[in-house]
Amino acid sequence: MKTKVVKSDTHLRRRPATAHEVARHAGVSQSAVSRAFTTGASIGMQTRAKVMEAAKRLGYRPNLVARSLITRRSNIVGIAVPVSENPFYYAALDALSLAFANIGYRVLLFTVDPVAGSDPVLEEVLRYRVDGLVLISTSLSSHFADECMQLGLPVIHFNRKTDSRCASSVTGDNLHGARMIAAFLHAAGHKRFGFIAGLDDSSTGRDREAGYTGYLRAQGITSIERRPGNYSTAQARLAVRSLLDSGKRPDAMFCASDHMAIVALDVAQTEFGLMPGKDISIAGFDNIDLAGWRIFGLTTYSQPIPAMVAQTIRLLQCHFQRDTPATAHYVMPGELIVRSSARKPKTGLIQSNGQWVWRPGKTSQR
Amino acid sequence: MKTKVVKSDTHLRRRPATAHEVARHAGVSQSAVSRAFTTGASIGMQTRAKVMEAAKRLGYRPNLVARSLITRRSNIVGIAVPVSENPFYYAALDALSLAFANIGYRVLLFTVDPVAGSDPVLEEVLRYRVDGLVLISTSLSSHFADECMQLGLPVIHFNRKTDSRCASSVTGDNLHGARMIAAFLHAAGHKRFGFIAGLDDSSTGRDREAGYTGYLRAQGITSIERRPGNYSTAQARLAVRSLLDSGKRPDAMFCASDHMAIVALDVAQTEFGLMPGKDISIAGFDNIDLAGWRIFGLTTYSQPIPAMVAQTIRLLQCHFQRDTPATAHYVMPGELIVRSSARKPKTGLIQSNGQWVWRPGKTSQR
DNA sequence: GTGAAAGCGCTAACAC
DNA sequence: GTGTTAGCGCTTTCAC
Repeated sequence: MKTKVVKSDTHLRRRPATAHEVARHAGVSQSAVSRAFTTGASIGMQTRAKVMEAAKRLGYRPNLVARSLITRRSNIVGIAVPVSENPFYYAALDALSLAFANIGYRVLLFTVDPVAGSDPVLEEVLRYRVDGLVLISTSLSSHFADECMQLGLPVIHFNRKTDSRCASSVTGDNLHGARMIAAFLHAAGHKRFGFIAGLDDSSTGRDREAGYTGYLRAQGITSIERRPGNYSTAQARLAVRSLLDSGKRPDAMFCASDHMAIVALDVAQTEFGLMPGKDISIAGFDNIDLAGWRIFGLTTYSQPIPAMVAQTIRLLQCHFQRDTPATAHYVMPGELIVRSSARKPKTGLIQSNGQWVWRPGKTSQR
Repeated sequence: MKTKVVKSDTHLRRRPATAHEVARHAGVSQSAVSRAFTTGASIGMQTRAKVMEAAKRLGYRPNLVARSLITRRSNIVGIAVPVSENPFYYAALDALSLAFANIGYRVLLFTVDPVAGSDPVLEEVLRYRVDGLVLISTSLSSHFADECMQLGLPVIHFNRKTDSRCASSVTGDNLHGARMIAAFLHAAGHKRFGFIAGLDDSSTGRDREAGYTGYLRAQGITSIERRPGNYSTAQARLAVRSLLDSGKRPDAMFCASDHMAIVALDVAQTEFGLMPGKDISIAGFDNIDLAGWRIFGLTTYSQPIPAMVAQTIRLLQCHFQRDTPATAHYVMPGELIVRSSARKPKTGLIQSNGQWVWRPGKTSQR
């Protein structure tokens, strides 16, 4: 390891300038300084100018810590994201973070163990008096949910439902999406079905499983080879191998997330020499970016991240403005995106926004 | 969109309990409460017990905003991450965030436009009085760097060097790594070389290009087909297409990041029917998780994220403890990881930690 | 070991 | 419009 250390010039470390100092230099009162930096405060043009001039000279920056102590609003929201290789979480985090920046909020990030849930870290986060909490795919004990509600702190589950009436949720349509996937594979003529499960204690994983198996059961198909993938690369890999190695190798496989589905694609192709869409059908859920790459061409049910984010923001803003802590549960519809990884049914395929989607009601337009 | 709104029970919203309230309930002074929650403070067993009991009853949580106002330390570091689809940034963010959690720091996340740099958002972040700044692959104007140094605020560039003597940096060995890639491809007998560039104003991108072209030039190879990929999926895709479509299609191609390299793999295979490692050699830089998947099997030079993160943490802690704002520049060595996407030289391949790596000095052990 | 008092940097009444 | 005053919830001398 090459290193180069530079002894820094011993600039006299100035503490950040305070409003008081600015006031002195500008020859005004300290509250004038405060007003100059508050949009919509009543202050004269010239006073403001004097303040701004002095502020610039001193490199003054209002201390938001002090401000939030008195206003009781930090303009910070906490976002929990599970430690995981699943790109969906990062896409969500990115979109949320950008959206929050747009409405003037900062993000306090905390990574949580996906099986432990967010409780352990939450204790710490609450001490920072965040204005809201978004939990991406992580659970929260009802104890904490209650406490947050009592504190008037809005908490929103993103991509996970919650039984608690104290927290809101915004999710994709897991139940319907998984049913659609099942219907799609069934309509394509498949007979032997497999399933790579997510985490058992995640509502998302359970709903996707319930939708899939529920539909198939209604068609008289009850034996579904199931393996636990736990949303992890390594475990999904093992699960897929086990499925493909088993005596009753399925000819259609639904993975509870795109991330696990592309693992399946990798394993099926490179380890078993199977050609997806021909020798075997593989479908996922989420429609992450990678799913659209030609090398994967994953058929999947989409989660509309932009709409989900917009809804999340709306919910929080609503809470911030008036103070009514109403909780709501949103289920955002997606679309079955048809690509090459799964055999296609004869009917129902239509083109929409430059993509092939499946709408079983419609007639085929291929 | 299905919606379900639940009118919440109008629990009387209690403001969070304060130390004062706890003190009253416990029959002690407010400073006793403070001491009870300060590790290492001198306080009697029974006083502490009384405080803790009252605190639990009231659901008291020390207000860290108020604390940091007086201690002038927020225990929060700001982390800048570029808006990009590059998985490397997220891997870095994840590792950093976890490491900071371990030493008791929270992360204030801010997403920045990769070409604009972090300046625009920084102004805002500084108002939160973070204790340190880690900038992942983003630039910072020397103006801000100066200001941060003067404020005694340590800033560390992660995966980017900086000319400023006011900020530290931790990077992989871009120059050497890129030279290794060039040497590897050259040793494998390639004659026509291509390059997919990153961002022109990133030191990382420049070093990787300089290392690659520098080595080849020393071998008498001066004409290298270059296309700008800008670390973006879409642009890399166009760049790769243009390269493969051109009259002088290279038989070896180095992409300035793994992310662009797997785009290249996708395009080469699915659009041009080329088999990587046979019809064409493709190499990347970073060694992201996906690079190791068999479907990609990307030959690449690794960036040791754990070591880089450890170094970053060490640098910051050093700054936090004693107050010497020395800046340092660390270049962490990686390894040329040999997989299937590029033709292999006859010699120099050895196995290490379950992977094939290339060390041109050693004799082959294949 | 414990309490009283001062004050971190700011906002928000309140007078003028 | 502008200055004065009183805190926000906490840590930290300083006496005892």
